[in-house]
Amino acid sequence: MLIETTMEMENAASILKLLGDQTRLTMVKMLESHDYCVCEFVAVFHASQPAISQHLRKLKDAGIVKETRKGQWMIYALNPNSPYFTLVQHILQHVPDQDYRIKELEEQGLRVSCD
Amino acid sequence: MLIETTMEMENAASILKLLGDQTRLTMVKMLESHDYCVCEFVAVFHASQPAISQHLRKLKDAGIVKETRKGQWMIYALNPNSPYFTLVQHILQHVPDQDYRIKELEEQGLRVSCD
DNA sequence: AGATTATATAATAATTTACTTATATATAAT
DNA sequence: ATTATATATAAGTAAATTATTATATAATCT
Repeated sequence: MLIETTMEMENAASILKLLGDQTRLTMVKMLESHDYCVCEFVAVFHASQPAISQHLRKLKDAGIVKETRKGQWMIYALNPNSPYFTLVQHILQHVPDQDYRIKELEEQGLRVSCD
Repeated sequence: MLIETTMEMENAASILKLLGDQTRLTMVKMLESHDYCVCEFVAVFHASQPAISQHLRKLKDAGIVKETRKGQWMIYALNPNSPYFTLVQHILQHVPDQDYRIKELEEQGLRVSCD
């Protein structure tokens, strides 16, 4: 309900709000290392598939991630062409590494062969 | 309702969520230049005093800002001792300068003499 | 073609958020 | 002391958010 702020400020705030969610922030941090399909996120977060899909949709709508179909799978990746890419990168510097999650998946044999 | 994230991740996400609000993000950007009292924020944002107070409370609870009483006024400042200070600084680099707001206040004679 | 797998979307419910209005507290001024 | 000013807090409400369940779509496999 706020009027007295610039357009750019609005955009910056909306990016921060998007990343101000544990699930989405973790996803984006994971995508810093490499790409993932939806079902891998579902396995990592023990979350429902629609919940994951909806988070990815928001990230995609904001242009932070991009999607590519690969057979049955949708592969998500960071979008380096986003005007907020460097902001995202700076933020991720302060976020704990999530590579252990993938190792867990692989050890449990839950890593799908979508790549 | 998410389990599978680290504690640090939770903290990082909550800081981003806090800054993911136009009013609070603008406040914090303003505080990068210098300190302000509550009534100046009220004048800048054309918002109600309780609304401003509540935003400042959240920033204070998160340790991002600190307050000092100066007579009748409460002066708010960035807290350089916050463990998230450098994160906040990095984020603010991507946020448009807000110094024009103060100039507006001064020109309109609305700048209170709380400092 | 029919069944299976991966994903998206729609509708809905629960929770959270950010206001509002009303009131309390604390300092300053008369 | 009383009044005024600055700020905080409490209670209530409307809007936004995030999950769930059910269903649709799209590619693959038999």
